[in-house]
Amino acid sequence: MAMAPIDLAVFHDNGYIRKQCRVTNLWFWTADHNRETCGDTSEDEYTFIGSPLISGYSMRGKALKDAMREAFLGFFEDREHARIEPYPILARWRDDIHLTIASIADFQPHVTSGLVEPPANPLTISQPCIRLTDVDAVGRSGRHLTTFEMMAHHVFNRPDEGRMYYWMEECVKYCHEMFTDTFGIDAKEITYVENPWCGGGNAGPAVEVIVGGLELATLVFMNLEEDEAGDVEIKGDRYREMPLQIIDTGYGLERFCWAAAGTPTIYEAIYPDTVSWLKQLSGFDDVANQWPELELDKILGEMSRLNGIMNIEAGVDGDELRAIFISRLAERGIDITEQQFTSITDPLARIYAIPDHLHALCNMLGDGLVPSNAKAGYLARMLARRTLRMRDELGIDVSLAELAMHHVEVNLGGKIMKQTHDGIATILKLEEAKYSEMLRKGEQVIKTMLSNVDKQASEIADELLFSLNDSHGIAPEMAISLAKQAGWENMTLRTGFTAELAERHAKMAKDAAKETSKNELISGLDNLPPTNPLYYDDVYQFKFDASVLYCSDITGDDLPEGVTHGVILDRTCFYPEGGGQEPDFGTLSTDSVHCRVLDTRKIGQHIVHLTDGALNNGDVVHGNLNWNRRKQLMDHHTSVHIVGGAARKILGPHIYQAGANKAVDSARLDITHYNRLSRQDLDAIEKMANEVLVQVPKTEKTILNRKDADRKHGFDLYQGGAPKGDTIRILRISDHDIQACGGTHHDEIGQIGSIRLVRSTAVQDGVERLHIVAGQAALDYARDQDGLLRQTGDVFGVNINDVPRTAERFFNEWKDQRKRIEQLEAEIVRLRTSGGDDSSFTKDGVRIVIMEADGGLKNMSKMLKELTLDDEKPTLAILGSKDGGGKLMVATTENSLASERYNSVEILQAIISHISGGGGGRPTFAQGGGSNPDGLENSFSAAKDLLGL
RNA sequence: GGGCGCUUAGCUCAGUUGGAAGAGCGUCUGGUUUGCAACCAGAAGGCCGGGGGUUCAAAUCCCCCAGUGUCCA
Repeated sequence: MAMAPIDLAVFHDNGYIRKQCRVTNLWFWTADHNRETCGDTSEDEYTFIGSPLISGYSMRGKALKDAMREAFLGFFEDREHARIEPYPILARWRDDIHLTIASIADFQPHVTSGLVEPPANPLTISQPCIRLTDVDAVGRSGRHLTTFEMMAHHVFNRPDEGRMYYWMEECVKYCHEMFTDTFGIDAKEITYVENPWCGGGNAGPAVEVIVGGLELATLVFMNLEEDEAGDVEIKGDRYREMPLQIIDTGYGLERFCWAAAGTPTIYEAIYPDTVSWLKQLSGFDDVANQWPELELDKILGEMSRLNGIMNIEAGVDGDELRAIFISRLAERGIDITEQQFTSITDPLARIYAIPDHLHALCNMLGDGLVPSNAKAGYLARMLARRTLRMRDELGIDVSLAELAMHHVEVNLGGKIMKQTHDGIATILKLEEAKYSEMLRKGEQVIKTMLSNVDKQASEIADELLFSLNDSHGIAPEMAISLAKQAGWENMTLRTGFTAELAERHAKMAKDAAKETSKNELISGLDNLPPTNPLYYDDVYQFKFDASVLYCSDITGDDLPEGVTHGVILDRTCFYPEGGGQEPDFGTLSTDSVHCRVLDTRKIGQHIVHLTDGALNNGDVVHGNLNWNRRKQLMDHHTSVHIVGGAARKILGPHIYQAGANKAVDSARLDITHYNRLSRQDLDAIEKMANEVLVQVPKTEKTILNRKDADRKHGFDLYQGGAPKGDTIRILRISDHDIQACGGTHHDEIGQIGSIRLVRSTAVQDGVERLHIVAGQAALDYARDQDGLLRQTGDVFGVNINDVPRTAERFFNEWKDQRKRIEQLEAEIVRLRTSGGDDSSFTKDGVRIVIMEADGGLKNMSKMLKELTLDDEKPTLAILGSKDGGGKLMVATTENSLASERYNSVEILQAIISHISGGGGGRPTFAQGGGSNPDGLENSFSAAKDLLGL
């Protein structure tokens, strides 16, 4: 069964009829009975450019967005939808995406799966989103944005529980009423296109709402989930109905604004101030005024209409596109030369893209993101670098930080989420410095790469351009421009290269997308009741009695030495590995059996004890934790929370946990920060952490459901990662740190004793790893350090206070003496080579030295230098050594009688056989070695014979 | 998470086919000048990131590790 046609009373009541699109073959509803296309095709031009579809909104920019948003939210509030505050732009409640890409992303995965109740039902929201997939088209297409607000009304129906709020009929009715009544759009301009939606394992009927050729909204009715035995087929996959039926709508706020403004591009509607500021800074008007005969607004308007139907895709070749544009513009009576077209559209595309990129960047940084060379932080760096590149291409001399501060004031009304204005400015200054450094290095790399390429060359080899881009961050266009600056003036970029680069990246990404499935240690536990974790009731309990529910022998690669069985009990004090906290060890015993627990893991709702022996189902066992281990793990885990809180207070609101590990010896906490930490930073954090130990007597542990936890504490709660269930355990250390955490923590943090920050290391750019020791581990650490110092003092024979000074003195003396030894060695060489013994001969004006030396090739080459570098004394030198199997070196004084007459390589090869070796080199300098040092004398004799001595 | 690159003098970087460790800047000494990053002559300064391997011979080729950068997810 395919999806049924969407046939609603609201269509009939408003005079709509159902037709099939001549171009796309999709079915659509229209009030214009002569219409043959659905509205979103290559034949449907925008109708609102220069004549707004929505009237009554004369403001622009932020004011326009605010008014439009308010109109939308107000409409749905009046119709019993609860208004929900937007979620952060960084999707920290999810581990599958970095950024919030749609309003429904706020409620995935647990609300949409039915596990967690939505914050309200039905609800309305305007959710800022970032999508970077079309980043290349931003500025060029007239309508693409990386950052936008998705306005929405969402409904989560549960028909099987009798909770059915509304479905298609009411949804489309609300939508139509809003468009026609609230915004006064002529019904004939609106088409509803049936186009089923599917994605991420779900699907359902959907309607695209096209107004004036522009898709303003999508209404999705998600009521299907993927199932091989399902009875509905969409795009090749089978689906079945699901208990939760969701209305997922998306209305593009910026597109509403554009339709109300009727400006040539969407950017002028939402970022008018920045656009005109950048035009002024870049001197754009001077460019445009060169050709007074060109009507700029008309050209831009026509281009936008063309863009709307031409569907620019990433990687499309620029030259080809330009040719199409120029010919299509000519058809519309606009004559423009290639040069005019380029000089106008290139800078404009950048002027348009910059505010968009700044908007995304400010939102991301505002949410506390730190730029990095990996993961989510890279997305911010990419946007920052694109912005800087476009700024430089426009020749604008304003720092990125200033551009961002201007943007925050003008387009965000001075409001950002978490980060301070100073914080953003600091981060962006660092980003700009790193960008400049990259450019400087890139310039150097290009010069080296091209060093043996002719200055008249016109193309850089493809492989070099790929390498410049992928390894050095220099985009092809930039590489060309840098090459020109460096003296290769004829360089041009081969047509189509950028598209090939994108294609190559796409292929690489595809090849890399291979998933590895891991097999579970134990499966088929569904019928077993979940284990009752006693460690949450009392973290200090270390003895308990329990019944064995399951025991089986297990095998695997990652099991600790000695593990033979997996045991599941009805309840346990053993904490399984999780949240970076290592598992508990201990014993399980009955009257007759005694097993060691060597590891503890969680599989679903069950805690599995990995033991070195078998227990019987139904046995009552006595469990005993290794308490020292548990205490130390708790010391470390609670300390990690305390240190994280201290770091946030001292370094700023962008400090976020990027990973953590709590072992017995030490703990690690990875935090996001834009700079390397100094010892002073670490000392300050350490000091505050220890003050907290004294000041906060007790921690608070609470359990909240997901909905309440989000509302009460916000998303900073999920430092440890995306929460998995509806129930959230919260650890609160006064107002110092509040986090969702499933680990075991002290009730009284004073029991930890002390916390030391040992050092920090860089995990990646923007992520700093803090090495922490606490409790007994802190004492052990201090003792070890003392020991090292004492041992060092003993070696020097001095008091430990004198160790640094003494070490410095010894080091300097060692260096001086090493230098002295070298000088003496050189002196010995000079003495040995100054002649006078029977190793030196003279033949026809050339001195010939044949001599045995000590040491290896290094020492011998020094002697050879002494012998052959003096132009006054043309010399042939043959040195041999019995070192390491025998070595031979032959050299002549360059550009002299000696080098004319003798070939070092030939001599070497004639005599090397006596030490059973081989070698080579240049005619004036040859070296070789062998495996028979005793043959050295024979080599020398052979040399004398050869030379006729 | 995956691909690619880099690590050589205090700093910025060259180093071709594996065969004698280089330049510029800076430092020091001397001269010349005292007018801005001035000029001339000379010198010092190197475990070529660490560890294995191949080879008679490794900065150079191979493997592992560390640090760092970059592109893509």
